[in-house]
Amino acid sequence: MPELPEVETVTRGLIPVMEGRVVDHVVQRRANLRFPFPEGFVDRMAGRRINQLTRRAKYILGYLDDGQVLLVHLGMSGRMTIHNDPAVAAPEPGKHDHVDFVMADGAVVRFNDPRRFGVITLIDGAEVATHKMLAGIGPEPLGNAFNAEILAAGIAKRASPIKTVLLDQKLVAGLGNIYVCEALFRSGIAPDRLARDLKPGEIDRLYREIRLVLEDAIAAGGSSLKDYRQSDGELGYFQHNFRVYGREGETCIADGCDATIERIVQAGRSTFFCPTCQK
DNA sequence: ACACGCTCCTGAACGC
DNA sequence: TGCGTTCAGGAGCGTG
Repeated sequence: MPELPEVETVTRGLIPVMEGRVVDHVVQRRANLRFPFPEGFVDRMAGRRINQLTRRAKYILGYLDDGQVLLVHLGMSGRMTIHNDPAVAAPEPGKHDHVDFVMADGAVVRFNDPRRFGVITLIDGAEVATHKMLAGIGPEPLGNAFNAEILAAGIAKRASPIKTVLLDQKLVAGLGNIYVCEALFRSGIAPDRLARDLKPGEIDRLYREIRLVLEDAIAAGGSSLKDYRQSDGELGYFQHNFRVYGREGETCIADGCDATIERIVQAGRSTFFCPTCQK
């Protein structure tokens, strides 16, 4: 489940292969993912140089040399693999290998997405701030525009559980179900507390733990990146050790806490938490 | 402006 | 062994 740290890791892994390099051609194997591919996608990509590859929220943005911007969202199950060993041809495409970016130097970047919640599209460079998928997205949680005051203002009138509110990309960009659960555990805040009821000290703690959990995950992802200039590999999925996520029924890892991690459903999503550590 | 539920999709896990 | 059911979830969208 790619959230901000996974998308950041994928982007960093793609940079050596794609940034500053030319796309010879694109192989598109179906008409749509979550949405149809843009009109003329294959033709519009052919021969384009990717000047810059960056991440915004959970999107990967490739700024092309003709002013277009390639926008990629991995959705739930989207993956990128790199095949750039000159001695080894890329494997035969599988059922869910929907797009290949074949670079001018022969490297192949393959997009695979079984559930097809992903998005690949092209937008105009001038639209980056206003395109419907990017407009309204909140500040980057690791950037200077995000701080405890912004978080406090964003949740001050929200009458929903803090767990649900933190999933709102308009409040802060890039958090998903996993890191919201982790950030709340690290902050000692119960997930069903109404957002507007959090006290300033709790908001400050939450702000800091959001940053820390994401930074930890990015560090783990970065250390998992191999040297893909020489070997094939899949990007962005690395060994995590979550403190509460997916640990229903297991003992809380906090020192001196022997409570059992619980799972509840909020807004249709699983929430994992420690009933003792989170108040 | 905000809250909430529905929807897309398929593989994995589970129950009988 | 096999079949059916349930679950996972990002985010746009419609509705209240």
